[in-house]
Amino acid sequence: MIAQATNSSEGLAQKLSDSGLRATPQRELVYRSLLQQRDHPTAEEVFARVKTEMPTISLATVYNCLETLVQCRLIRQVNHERSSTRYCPNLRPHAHFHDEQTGEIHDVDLPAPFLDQLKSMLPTNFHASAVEITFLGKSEKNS
Amino acid sequence: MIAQATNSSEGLAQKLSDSGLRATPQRELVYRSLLQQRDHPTAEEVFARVKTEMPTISLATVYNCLETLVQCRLIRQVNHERSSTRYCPNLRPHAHFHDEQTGEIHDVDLPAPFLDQLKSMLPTNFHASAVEITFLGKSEKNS
DNA sequence: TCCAAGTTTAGAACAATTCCAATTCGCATC
DNA sequence: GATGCGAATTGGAATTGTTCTAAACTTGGA
Repeated sequence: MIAQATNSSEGLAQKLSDSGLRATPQRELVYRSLLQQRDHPTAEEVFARVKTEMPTISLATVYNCLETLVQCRLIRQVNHERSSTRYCPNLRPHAHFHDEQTGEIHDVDLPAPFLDQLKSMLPTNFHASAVEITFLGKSEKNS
Repeated sequence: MIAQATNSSEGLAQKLSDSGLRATPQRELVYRSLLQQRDHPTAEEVFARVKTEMPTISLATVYNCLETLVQCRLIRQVNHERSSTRYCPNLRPHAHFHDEQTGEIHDVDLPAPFLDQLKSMLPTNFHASAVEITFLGKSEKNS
């Protein structure tokens, strides 16, 4: 766990500087916040969370940091219909399950061969660089 | 062509009245416009198209009509990231291919067994009512 | 013919996000 | 350490796409 957190920070600084960007306290905090509570928060939710630790941070900065992290491929955006963009630090290939009752989003791992199969279904003149899969439905709480 | 248009209109009137709604000239026009040019237009684009035929129609009405048609399951919404919602009269199960260069959206038919296979990949406590699949990439113009 | 409910309309309001211009920060160099 | 410069942050204004509102209009049925 500690090792992982350390790796995360190093990974952050590394990936940022790869893009010629700085590892600022704000960027580190926003990133740590996402890793800590992996529940696909909106920018406003991230803002509320990080403000407890850094009360002077602004919403604009949270938007900036999130965009930067997305561009460095440290996190991903998750959109559904036209509601607020949510953010996800899970970089493995996975789908999202939207619980229509609770509004919660759950990650669903998908086997890589399956994704290849999916891409192979495209007509030959289409070349997909990415596939997004979203399930809608309800999930039972289980013990 | 004429027969098809007639069927469409009848289908429209029928499905609307099933929901206790009226087949107004505005709703018919918006629906016909979508069937005529099946290129996933935004509400603004639909507005521009129908205005040539009914100059007094308002943007709010176009939004209302589109929402009504979605609720009656005569058309579907297509969202991508946070850009404007687009509308699609194709009711068959299909995926969408977003061409990242042109911004165009293409329908991609998917075999039904495949969609079942996809749903069966979910953990047992998830029950999906729908799946959305979106490809991102580029498509070659072919002769 | 008249009424009530459904529908349309223009414009105001709204929410999420981006833009802007003015500080502030942090590293490199002296 | 001081200094300078580009990068980053900030608060507030602006923008975008959409929804809301209240008034006027339309329609089918008593």
